Amino acid sequence: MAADILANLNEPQREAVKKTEGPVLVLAGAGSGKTRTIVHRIAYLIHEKNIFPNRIVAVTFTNKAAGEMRQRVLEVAGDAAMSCILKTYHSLGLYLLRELCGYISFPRDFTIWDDTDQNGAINGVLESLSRDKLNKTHIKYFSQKIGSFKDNLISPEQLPEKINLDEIEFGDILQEVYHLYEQKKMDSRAMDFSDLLYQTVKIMENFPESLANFHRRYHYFLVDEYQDTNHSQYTMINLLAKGRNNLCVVGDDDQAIYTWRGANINNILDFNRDFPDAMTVKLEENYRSTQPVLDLANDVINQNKNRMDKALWTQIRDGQKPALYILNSDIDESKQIAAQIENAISSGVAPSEIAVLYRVNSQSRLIEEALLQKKIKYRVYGGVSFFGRKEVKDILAYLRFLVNPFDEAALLRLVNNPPRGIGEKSVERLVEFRNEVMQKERTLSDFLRIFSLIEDSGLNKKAADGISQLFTWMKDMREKIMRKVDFALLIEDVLERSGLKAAIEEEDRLLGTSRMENITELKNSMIFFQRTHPDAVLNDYLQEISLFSNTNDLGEPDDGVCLMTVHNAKGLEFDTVIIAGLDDGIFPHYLAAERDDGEEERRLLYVAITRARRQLFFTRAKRRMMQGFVQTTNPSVFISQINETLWEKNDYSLNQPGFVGYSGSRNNYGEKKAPGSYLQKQNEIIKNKTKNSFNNVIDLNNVNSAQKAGEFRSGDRVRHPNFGVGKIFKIEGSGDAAKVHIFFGDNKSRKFILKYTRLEKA
DNA sequence: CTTGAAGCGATTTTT
DNA sequence: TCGCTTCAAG
Repeated sequence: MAADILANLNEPQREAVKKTEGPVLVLAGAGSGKTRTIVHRIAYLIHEKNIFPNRIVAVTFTNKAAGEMRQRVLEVAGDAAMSCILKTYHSLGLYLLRELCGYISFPRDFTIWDDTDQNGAINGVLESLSRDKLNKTHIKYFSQKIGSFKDNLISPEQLPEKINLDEIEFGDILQEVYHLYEQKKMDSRAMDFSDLLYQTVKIMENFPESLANFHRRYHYFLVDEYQDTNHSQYTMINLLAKGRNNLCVVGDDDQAIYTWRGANINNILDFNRDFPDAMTVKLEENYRSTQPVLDLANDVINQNKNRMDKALWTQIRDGQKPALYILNSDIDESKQIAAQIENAISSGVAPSEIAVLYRVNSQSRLIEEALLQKKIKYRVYGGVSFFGRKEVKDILAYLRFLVNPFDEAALLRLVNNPPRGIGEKSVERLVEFRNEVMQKERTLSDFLRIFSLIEDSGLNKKAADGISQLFTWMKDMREKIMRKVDFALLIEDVLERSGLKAAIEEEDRLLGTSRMENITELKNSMIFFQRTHPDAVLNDYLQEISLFSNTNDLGEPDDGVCLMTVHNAKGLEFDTVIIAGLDDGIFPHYLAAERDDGEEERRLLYVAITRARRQLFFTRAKRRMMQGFVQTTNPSVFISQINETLWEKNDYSLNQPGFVGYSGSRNNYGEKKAPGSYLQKQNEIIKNKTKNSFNNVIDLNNVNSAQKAGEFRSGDRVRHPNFGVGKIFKIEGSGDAAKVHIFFGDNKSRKFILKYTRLEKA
């Protein structure tokens, strides 16, 4: 067995596999067999070193990568590998956290809040501070900040010492909002996404015996995509692995594409500092792509200054030259893509070996249409996910509430959905009443009495009736689900009694939607789950799917063309890859310019290119629908930066001088300037960049860099000729084009273009 | 107070 | 296109 395991590896790969004890850093270029190395290392540990599979923990970044790895581990190591712990960071966090809950007397069957739930809760907090009706931007602002604090393991109490609050927007209330949000979440018996790492780390730190326990249990750790770990992920893995120091991390600094989410590339650059006795292995031979594909990839990535030196090479010398197709419109572009796919398929490429990669999810729509027209099977990954659909979330809110009646987010979602006469005011009162009860009734059974106390709540008759009716059957049903229950019957029952069924059917009939089909799909997914997990209770299902909130994947086979964002494609490979939308503003994306020095978008392109084994195509559209308008686009800067000899350019826009496709009411061709040119933004930013030093402060995605526009900066109090005195909340862009968001006394924020606004300091 | 209709505006990347 | 906010009517 051992011979087999080592046989198909090259020298550095074999080294990385055989050095099972102590820390190992594998710097692996794209396509250099990094997953292969991890998989074989696991097999080697099991079969050669006789390690119990359940002592081995392997961590990946995405669900898709985890699934793929599990499959390959089973292929190489056999069924013995079944009991390996093979998870994403978040599912590992959840797995450990359920156990750790005992240390803080928190129920282990907590609810997991997604971003929407989190935003709702933060909104509630802001209202309770009577800063009511802050708009969406503000809620997003607070939730981003809180998320980034947690990603950096900063508790509400630590906030003032770690962050200079004077320099941040709303610094005066940030700590309070953070604290109240945490309170509300705990009261709801819920954890948010960040908690799956944050709480796990905090509890392991505060209760060393819990960590020692894990150290006894888990002996070998493998981490994929190490370049994309953020501080909390990094800390979690390091705490766990410090027990025996058997940590093998694999990554590629050229593929770091998550710094926007707090990933810290220094985690991989400083591995040798954290683990001084680490062995470093470099994998530089690429087994995936042909020379022409690799040449183009190298040409792109070599333009980045800030990178470790690497030289990828391949033995697959021959290959097709990559090609760029320039089209007149995004509609033509999608047709061209469909045609390329048709070609590839007829030349023998399997549809599942073809991928269309794009920068933003919204690009998928037209491509889908073109593929539908040609009757090409496809599958979209990510985007508006199945579990993100309104009707699915609606019904899930009921299920969540049945499991955990403390869950405020679920309550708010379901209470007047479908409409039952409980409007905004009644909800407000209900929540107040609920919080009062919660002060007194700490246990669940006491708390459930809220259902029968509604009459005393001061609600109007209609609302009180609605609520007591609702709660009567829910209380009933809750008793049912405490016992073992058939998921299919349960969801049927909830649909019926909630009135959701009637409401959804009515909507389908009137608007021609097919929401009911999605409900049926949800039901199928629950049935499938119960069949595969016979002992599972409802909350096991709910927790599981909350980590899959970004999938459309409900277990169907992967047999169509893959459509996904470049981010989603990381770690995957395909025979034929088409990269769509090489237009300025799309790729690189105009909103990335504010944060990115230009290199992350380029790394993103590099990741996209290196997904391809044999065929690589790019497309660009001279006009495309953006933000509701058809707009003229400039070529992506990447096009001019790529050496001409490395690809073929086919300008099909010249053959068809007319603008095909757009007709009817939307006719302002080219009238509107493209919303964002990446280049333009970059230049402005470079010009206006103020020098900040971050010596003693953690850089939380630049929380501390107060933005300036002319003489104004965010945080300033200003007087507007029409609206009076307000505070600058946010500044977008700079120079004359800068847009200033000002927050006025009437609790509304308004946006102005600085150039056209007569502002003075107040 | 609640609801439904009409108008509006805004759209990165993900666990 | 779609989801959200705003507005007027019941």
